[in-house]
Amino acid sequence: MIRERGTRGPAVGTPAAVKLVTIKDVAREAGVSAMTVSNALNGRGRVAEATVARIRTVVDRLGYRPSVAARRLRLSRQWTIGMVIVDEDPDFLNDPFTTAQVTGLTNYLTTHAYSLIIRGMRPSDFRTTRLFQDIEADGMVAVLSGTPSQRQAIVGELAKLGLPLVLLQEQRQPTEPDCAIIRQDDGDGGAQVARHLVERGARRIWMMMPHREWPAMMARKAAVETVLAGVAGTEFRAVDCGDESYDATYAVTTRALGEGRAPDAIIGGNDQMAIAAMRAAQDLGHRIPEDIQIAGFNAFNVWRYVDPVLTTVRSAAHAIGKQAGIMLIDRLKQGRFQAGEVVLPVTFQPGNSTLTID
Amino acid sequence: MIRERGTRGPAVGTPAAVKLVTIKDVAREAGVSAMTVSNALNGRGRVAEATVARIRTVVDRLGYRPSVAARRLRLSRQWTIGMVIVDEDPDFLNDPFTTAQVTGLTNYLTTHAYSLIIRGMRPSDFRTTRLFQDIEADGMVAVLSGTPSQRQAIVGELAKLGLPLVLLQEQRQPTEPDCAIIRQDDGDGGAQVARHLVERGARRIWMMMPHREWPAMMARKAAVETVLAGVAGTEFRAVDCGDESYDATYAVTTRALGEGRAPDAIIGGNDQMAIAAMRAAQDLGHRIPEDIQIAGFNAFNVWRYVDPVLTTVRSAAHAIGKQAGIMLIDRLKQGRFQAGEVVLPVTFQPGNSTLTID
DNA sequence: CTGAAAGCGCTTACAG
DNA sequence: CTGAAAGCGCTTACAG
Repeated sequence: MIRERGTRGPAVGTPAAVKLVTIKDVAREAGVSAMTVSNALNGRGRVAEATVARIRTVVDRLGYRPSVAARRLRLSRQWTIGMVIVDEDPDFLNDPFTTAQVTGLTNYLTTHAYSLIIRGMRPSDFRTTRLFQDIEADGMVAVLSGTPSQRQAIVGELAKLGLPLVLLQEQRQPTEPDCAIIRQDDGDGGAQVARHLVERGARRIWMMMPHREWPAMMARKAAVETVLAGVAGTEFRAVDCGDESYDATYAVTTRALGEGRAPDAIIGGNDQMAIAAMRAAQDLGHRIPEDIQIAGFNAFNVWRYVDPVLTTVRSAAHAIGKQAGIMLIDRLKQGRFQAGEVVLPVTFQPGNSTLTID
Repeated sequence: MIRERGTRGPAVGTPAAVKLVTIKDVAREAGVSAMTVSNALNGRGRVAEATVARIRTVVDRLGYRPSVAARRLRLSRQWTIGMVIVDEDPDFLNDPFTTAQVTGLTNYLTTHAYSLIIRGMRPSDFRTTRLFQDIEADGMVAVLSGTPSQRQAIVGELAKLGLPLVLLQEQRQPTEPDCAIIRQDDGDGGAQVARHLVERGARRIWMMMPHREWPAMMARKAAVETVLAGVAGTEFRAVDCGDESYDATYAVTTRALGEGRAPDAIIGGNDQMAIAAMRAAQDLGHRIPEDIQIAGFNAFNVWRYVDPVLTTVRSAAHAIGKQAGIMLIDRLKQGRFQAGEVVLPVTFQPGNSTLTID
């Protein structure tokens, strides 16, 4: 039986309707049964070489493509991973860290015949579980944000799906069963930045922080503080920059610099905050790096556009996404995660916003 | 019958397996048949108020969620849109214009209970049709790139799917049936930039262009040339910047400025090229905007990080993505596209990289 | 090496 | 207002 494929409803007005070729059509043409076609195509069972060849010929001639929908129903496997990105910004892909993670994940999945379905949601939407319940997937990946209780609520909702779950850039080991986390070594990044600045003579160091400190931010700050605690005469100050936007950080930095003695160095919680602080300092007449050294975190495109080029830490965002794909597909095969936590390295990347030593 | 949902294969090692509740379970508990449950839940047919209420109670108690896979097979509708992004960069989301389009599309689709499946591919992959053939969707959206023949080949492969197709940022009316295009008014953007510069006294104008000019680029350039052609004493030069990267553009600009008299203004084919040109000019001692005015296109994050803040044209990328969702879902309902081409407006956004007039 | 039968979970005419 | 039957396209034991 030949019918149309697709959703054109009544074929009215649909010019080039593609015919749906099913496994039965192939079977008939090849003079075998449907299950032999299935076995031949999936390499299961023992099918004679000649039969396989004949079937392949028919498949090509008819342009047969197995119905993913039928297979999904039969096998109750989706070959699909769902990715939930929790972000206050409805333009949730407007963040290079996120997009690098998404690209790393989707590229890996595509190579392994899996699809990715992405869903953005706000932290406050956690009650609307339907936002991801209709993503019929084999496993989930989540990037969280929001208050600790909002994050916890979302993890709880995700866990209810009963699917393997991978959390990105979380710091603590998950308590949920069938859940793993992948993160980059933000602590190491923070430590390298701190040591770099100390070696270049910085003693009074500020760190521009978002009001709401998410795990990666806290790891960076903690590492900086630890390094400074081991060096005599250092002084650390965490500066609350509100919503961590460019404008807020610029304003807070301007105010802070106007209040008293300027620091030797300013660390931005991320590149954007570092750049905002740099521009604020420059606009007040401070020379970078002679008067104030500046460093950031993440090393996305932007860092090179500023003058001087920013000292920063190259993130592992793409690798994090890929690793999520690796672990999820492996988990699906093995029946359980082989590791509860994977930490990926970051790369320190010196620029001209900190002093040179030779 | 109660079974597990999902792909856990042998349930070995799977702690909290979620039970699969089917429409039959709900029917049994509610004391009706499966089709009455179906009718009640989908608001089809005439079901008694009381029956509907009873069914809803059971649905909630059992936590029943209809199987999307079964529904897809039965209805041969996927409630899924596929998006193919053709890009030389494997990190294909590493472009704010693209991500804004993706976000606009996925947000709209989610609101309308559709899922989006994204696939990145290189222009040279057009032969590997399997890259998107397994997407099983109701409609496709594509962002092209590559040589004209590569673009044409990809459109051809996409058309073979027999699905409604929306092309983003293409300039010419599609010849394929069941295909529409959505683009922003790059011509208007180019014209506004050109008029702005001319009003500010610029006569010798360069435009930094990628070696391979894609449709939007050509539209911008053509519009600039048209405006300049109408003003006496103007002089236009398109400068080939190779692969249009920051480094290439910087190098080409440096060389060009060293060869002879500098222009009054430089237009970047996009913001990145504009910024590279600006930095090159500044590094050669030219003052911006006093000696050379600079303008770009797209107005993504980056434009504000540079000093002086870039004059540019705010793009409609998010709106383009959303419009693709609107048109595709409408097409699916109506049986055909209501418009073959939709052009979205752009917004001129003056910065400090061009002169002020008061 | 190959096939008949059953069933994945849903919905659509069609009766009653 | 409600239900029995058929079927979407595939694959899995199980026979032969």
